[in-house]
Amino acid sequence: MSDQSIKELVDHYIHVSFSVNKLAEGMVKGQIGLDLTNDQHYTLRYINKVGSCTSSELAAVFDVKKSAITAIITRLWEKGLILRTRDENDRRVVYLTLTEKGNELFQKTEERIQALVESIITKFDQDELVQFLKTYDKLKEILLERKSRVE
Amino acid sequence: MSDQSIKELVDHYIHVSFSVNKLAEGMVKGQIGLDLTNDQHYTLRYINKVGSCTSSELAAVFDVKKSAITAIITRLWEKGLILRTRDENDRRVVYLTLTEKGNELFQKTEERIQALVESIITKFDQDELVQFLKTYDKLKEILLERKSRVE
DNA sequence: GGTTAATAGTTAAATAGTTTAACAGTTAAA
DNA sequence: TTTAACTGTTAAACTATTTAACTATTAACC
Repeated sequence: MSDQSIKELVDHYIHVSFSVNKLAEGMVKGQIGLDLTNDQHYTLRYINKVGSCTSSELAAVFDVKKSAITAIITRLWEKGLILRTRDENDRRVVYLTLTEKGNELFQKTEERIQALVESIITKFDQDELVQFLKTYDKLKEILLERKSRVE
Repeated sequence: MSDQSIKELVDHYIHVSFSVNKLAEGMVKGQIGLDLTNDQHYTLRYINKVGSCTSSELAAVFDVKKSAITAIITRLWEKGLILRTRDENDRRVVYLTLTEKGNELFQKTEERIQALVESIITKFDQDELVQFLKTYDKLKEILLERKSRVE
């Protein structure tokens, strides 16, 4: 690969990932904007997926400080969407779970997002899509590996 | 494609794009965090690319309201990185350009980001990378088309 | 066992980014 | 020439973020 073509590929990647990000964020917001912010939705998504987690875990997954998570969680808690439960064995730890209301709201917004993403990705051949996700996964692994090496 | 496999692909896409986003944002921040925020860097990047643009144009590209752009531009202007020049023919319009200082700062951070992205994408075969970007471009076009249709 | 370390989470202050709504100045249209 | 549309800004309100200090709790070590 010549230096020239590498620079072009780098520029290309930076440009397209930026554009797709902005467009996707706007799209998600359009689906959930009335009840939740995007970050709040992603938080509910994660807790829904794992069932129960801690603030420290969320901070690691979202790559932000714990105090940022406290702020998001407090807002969701004020809306009655999240439960905070102290661990009786280690009283430093607080487990986060969805309330009934939180689960319902997540499922409702999730349906819309699933439908939206589905309407988009079904415009690709399955082969193309599978290959795309494979490379995307590989990229994720490389970034994860790099992060663990740097920090 | 069965419904089941579609749902799996949708979940897969949502998950991997979220993770890569968070990791990439953190990485970019690590490179530029001292002088600029990520959004400020992306703003300088865009102006550098097109040479000169307006707030309305930036608002469209970033998919936010014009007042959000005013805030970002004002911060960059206060740092002496951006010039605001009124159009003499249409005095509503303000052209945004980089100052010498803005250009220097962008080039400096850009070098680091280019090196970073290069170190990552050169871990892929050129063929795989080209195919990935091709699909990514297609995704961008689909999102753009959808956006123009919805709004 | 008692002191010291580390850990989990919160709080407070400061900053960035965002939206909505109202506005000024300017240009286009009727 | 009046009215409508457009460009950018301001102000208020809110969300998200970081840093630094703090509380409460648990683990480590001598």
